[in-house]
Amino acid sequence: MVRITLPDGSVKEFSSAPTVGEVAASIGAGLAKSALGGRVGATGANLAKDGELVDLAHRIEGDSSLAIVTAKNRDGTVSPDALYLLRHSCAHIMAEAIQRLYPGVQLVYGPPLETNFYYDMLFPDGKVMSADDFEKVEAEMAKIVAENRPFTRYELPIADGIAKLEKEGSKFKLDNAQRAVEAGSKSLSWYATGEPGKNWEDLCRGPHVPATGKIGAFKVLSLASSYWKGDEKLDRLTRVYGTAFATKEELEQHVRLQEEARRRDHRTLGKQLRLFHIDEMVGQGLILWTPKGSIVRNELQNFIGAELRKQGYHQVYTPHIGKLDLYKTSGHFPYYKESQFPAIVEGDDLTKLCDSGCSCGELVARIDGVSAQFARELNERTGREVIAQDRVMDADKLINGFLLKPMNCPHHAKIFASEPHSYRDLPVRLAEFGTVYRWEQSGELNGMTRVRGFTQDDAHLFVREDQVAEEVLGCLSLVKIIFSTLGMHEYRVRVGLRDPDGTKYVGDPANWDKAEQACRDAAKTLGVPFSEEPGEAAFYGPKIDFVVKDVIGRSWQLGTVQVDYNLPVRFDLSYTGQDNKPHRPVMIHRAPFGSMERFCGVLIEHFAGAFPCWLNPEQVRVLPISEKSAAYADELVAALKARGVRATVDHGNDRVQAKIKVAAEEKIPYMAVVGPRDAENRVVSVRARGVEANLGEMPFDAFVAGIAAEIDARLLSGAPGTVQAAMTK
RNA sequence: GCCACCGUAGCUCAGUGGUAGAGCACACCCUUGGUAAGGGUGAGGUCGAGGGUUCAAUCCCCUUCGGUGGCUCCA
Repeated sequence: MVRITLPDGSVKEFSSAPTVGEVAASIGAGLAKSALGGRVGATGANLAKDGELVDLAHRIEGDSSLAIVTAKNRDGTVSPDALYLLRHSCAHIMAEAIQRLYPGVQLVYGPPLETNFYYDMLFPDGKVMSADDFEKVEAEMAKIVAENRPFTRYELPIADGIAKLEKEGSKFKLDNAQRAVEAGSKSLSWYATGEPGKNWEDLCRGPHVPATGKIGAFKVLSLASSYWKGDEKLDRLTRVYGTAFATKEELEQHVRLQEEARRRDHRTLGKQLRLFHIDEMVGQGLILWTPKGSIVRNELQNFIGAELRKQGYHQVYTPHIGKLDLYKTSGHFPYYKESQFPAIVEGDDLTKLCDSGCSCGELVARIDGVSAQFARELNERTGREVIAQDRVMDADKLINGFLLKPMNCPHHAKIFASEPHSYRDLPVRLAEFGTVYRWEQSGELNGMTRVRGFTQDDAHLFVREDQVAEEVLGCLSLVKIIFSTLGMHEYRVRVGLRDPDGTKYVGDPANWDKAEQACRDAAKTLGVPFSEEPGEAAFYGPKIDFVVKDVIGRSWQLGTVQVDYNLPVRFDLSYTGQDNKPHRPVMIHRAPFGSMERFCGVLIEHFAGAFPCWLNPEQVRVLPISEKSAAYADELVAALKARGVRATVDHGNDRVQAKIKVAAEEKIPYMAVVGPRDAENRVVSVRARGVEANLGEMPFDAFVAGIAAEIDARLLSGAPGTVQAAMTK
């Protein structure tokens, strides 16, 4: 007797172990037809969620819970499990189609993803696939779907399975199998698309939909390249992306959403709205902020600057370069050389060296090198060999130079060190919109979100051990103010902690415990879910990161708060304690936006270019009906400007309809249409962005005051208190 | 950095082995029009750059720069 518990709590009894499909059939013919798979779990388990996703043909050997997976859940929502099954199965179908069209193609790995799937494959020498072939592949796939062949699972003992794969000669599949064995698999499973031994098959853990005909809609999307196991020394593979849905409508909607996402892409909007420019001649990854983009950035800086003053920060400025010794002390040079612009070395030094026949290798060594005294002092101070002996050389051989700063902390540390501090003075909070330069790989550059020169809204807090928790909390509250003012709620928080058995960390373990707890506690105050990630801490301290997704689903780290026990030692920072003895401060690095560039890029997508009034480059556009109302329009703009509102008037020769269209395209939050009637009654006719209708008339002075108030309060568009809200009540 | 694809007017994009086109934007003229495009005229391009093949290259080939999508990488 096998007892199956269904999601509604009812129990079905079977005399012998039923398959998922048989259970479905026992419930109803309709369900049997639409069933794609099931989730099984032990009796009492939280059904559906915790169970294991299995084939329809899976036999349930003992008492168990079972949720039948169909394309749509009972509440009409699309089932992620169903999409997983569909996409995994479709990956097989695509692989079969491609192997038919391109004999000799070797398969590697083909998993389903959140919105699509891919299959990595190795094309034989000289053969390639191009986007032009997608139609051909789709046609071949359509045939396989039309044949409605069943996905048939069979298993082999490990030894037999490995022997089979060895005979077939695919090192990729053999490797997959070996890894499955290492991970604890007791046998190896194959899925034939049809009949084993007769039809196409693939080594696969499953599960799959019952038959190819269940794939309602699919599309081959794109090609990319990848490396086997992500290692560029191994085989270069072709990755073919596709997606599948239960119905054509869902696929079409997905395609529409993708198009919408592309329209929201900050690179597209940035060009359309003239927010920033990247110029070939200036360089890759170097952002030119246009007048409009600069307004957005400047407003953000003013906003955060005001918050910083409230929290007791001091504004500082530091130069864009520093001597190599500074970064040799901080440890950034030469260890992070790969991601730094090359050192700036004086021309005379280089000429002399070249004349003396100095090799490139030697040149590099002399730039990287330090004096014996430098090495001894730093190694003693840190208690570790942070400077290896092979970097030590005679002082007269060293070449000094400068580095474009990759971070601001060394400069700030030197400001702190420039005067003595009492324990009473701490915390010292130094803030700077500091521009840093990093040599990112060219393939990694992306609009404003990954660049080579960027400005961090950086600050370094020099605090006593007992102040770490409170200051971390203060940093987080700043982040919270920023995110809530901007209506950004879709972010993830990562708390990076020590690896439990790691030895690479500097600082006292007891202090680490306290700092980690401080980070956890602070993260809790944000009221959003956060993940603790052991091993993700920097070697110098725990950290809290904020991660958001862009419109095409890529994750970007924005703000960060990091506790640092390392730099204070390296720079020998100290303060005088109550005991009149020197004590080591702790540094907290924090950048709530992360970088102005990345943050603005993400913000453009967050608002789809429709910034709230306070941030928008242009806040009000006045549209005179005709030249007859030009003077009244000018008067309105002058009144708005007097209140600090960014307003312009469209004196163009167009009809008001055309002016509205242009202003709407520029995503200006408010339009004030003025004609003879308005002038006579001292009113303006108001339109708000995103609202089709004319909102009606508002007295001249009330409009000016209302807009100014909305801006001062930094309200989100349409929020209570805005002019728009007042007029749509 | 690696692989694939792409690069034509300010923007979005057509097109061709015989040195180029549209729409929008821009300028000028007509129009003075009450809520998402009035009409006309005109200006604007070494077809990313360099080299090669060819009688002839924007088009074919090579190199290079830049972009996009992935991979790898982000102290």
